Amino acid sequence: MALPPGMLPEIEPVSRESTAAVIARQLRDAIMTGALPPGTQLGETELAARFQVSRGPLREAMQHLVSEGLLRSERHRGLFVIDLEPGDVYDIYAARSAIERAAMLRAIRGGERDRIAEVLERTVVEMAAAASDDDPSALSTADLKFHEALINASGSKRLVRMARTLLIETRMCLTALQGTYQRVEERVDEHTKLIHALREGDEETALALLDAHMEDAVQRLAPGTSLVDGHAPPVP
Amino acid sequence: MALPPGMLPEIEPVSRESTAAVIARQLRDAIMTGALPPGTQLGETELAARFQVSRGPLREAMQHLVSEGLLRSERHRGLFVIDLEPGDVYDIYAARSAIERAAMLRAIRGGERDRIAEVLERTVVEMAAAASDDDPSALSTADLKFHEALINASGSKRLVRMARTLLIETRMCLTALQGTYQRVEERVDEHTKLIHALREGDEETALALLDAHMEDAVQRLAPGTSLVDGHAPPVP
DNA sequence: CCCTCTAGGATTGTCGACAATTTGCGTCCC
DNA sequence: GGGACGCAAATTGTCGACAATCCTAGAGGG
Repeated sequence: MALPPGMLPEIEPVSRESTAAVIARQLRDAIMTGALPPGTQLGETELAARFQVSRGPLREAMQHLVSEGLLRSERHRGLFVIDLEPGDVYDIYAARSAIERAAMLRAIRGGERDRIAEVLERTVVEMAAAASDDDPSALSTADLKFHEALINASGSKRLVRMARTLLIETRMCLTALQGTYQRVEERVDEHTKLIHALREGDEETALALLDAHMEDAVQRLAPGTSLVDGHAPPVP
Repeated sequence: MALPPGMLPEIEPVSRESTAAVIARQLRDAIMTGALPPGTQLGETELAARFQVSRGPLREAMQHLVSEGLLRSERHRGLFVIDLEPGDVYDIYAARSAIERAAMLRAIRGGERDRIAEVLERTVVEMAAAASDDDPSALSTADLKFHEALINASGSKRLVRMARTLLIETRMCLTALQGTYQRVEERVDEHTKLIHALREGDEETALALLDAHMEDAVQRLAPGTSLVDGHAPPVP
């Protein structure tokens, strides 16, 4: 009775995702790419009409995004896309630094360095392709895919969960400040070096590269702040 | 017309919190303390009756808890309290280690070490009181308050957000495995040493103490696993 | 001319009922 | 007696309507 394994890979019910999850994902993408700029007010009624669903599932999706920190809810006022201040850029990268550092350590110590390195290299190929196409948006997407893959490779459910929002916020930063990019070759190269250090199992170098990677980004996106000397902007 | 500042501290609208938030907090506490043991199924209808609200706000609260990772939702089946496996204990402490390491660094480098140390010392006093009362539950609560305070002191919105769930899960671990405690004096002492290193601005010692603190807990709660050598249990 | 109060509109918060789906049990056939 | 089929109960998913609350614009008074 049992089918031979591998014949029908991933046969799943027609609609495995809940409606709220679908809506949440669409809104997430819209926020991430800048289609919904920071500060935008999202009316429940209007969105419900646009998605052709009732306000129930839509509210659920919104609540989800609020708890993720992508939307800010003001009681009886409405829901707004969060706007990132300079302090937030610092905060995002400080948090990312903490998460990815841990992920890198677990990736190195997990004993599957080669497999992980291969997965990461695939995303770097994507980055290079986007770079040669001169497509900044695709480049950023591939960049984040690298970091997402790194965190996934750590095998930690909780690191993955915590990083999801951070990466979306990072994408918002990159979208908002599009134009402060470094040279694309340099950007690709930094990731290549990270992979090399990981493959070699060189913890010290890998962590140092990761810190430098974050520090670079912070100084570019929020000039005047720094992760290493604790020169954080005052909390607004 | 303006009242002198400081006369009416924190005068807030009568109902500042949304109904869903109140419900979510109550459920969180119940899960945290073990009143709702892992694996328990939570029926929406039943809970709605217990809280005397409709299913709308209740569902919102549930969704919130699901996205926090405290509940697991099976479509058309129901909501269940997550149950922690040995691998989760490891995962929780690995994630906490990452978060609290970053928080400690920011606390040290933030330039308010004395003020922060004072706040932390207050929680250690609570711990000592609970210890002398021989109240394990209060001791755990105070213990977590210490770590919560440390993370709050970092001033990072995102570290605070990410840590919230982790600390609740930690409390679940402690509740589930009540009895594997170390000597209470030792437990209090470890925190005191942490404060000392923080006040002195000694990053290296502080981080080493923090790592040891986490490592101790992991080896006690999930024997056979270790944070430092990457000996993680296979993902279930 | 400015401040205050009031009425209107709009939005969110809440509720009860209906529909879709799953699970478990009983029945029927082999 | 064992297995498969079908039905029914229970649960979640979804919907539309009502109520509470808040912002805004306008009129009135000082």
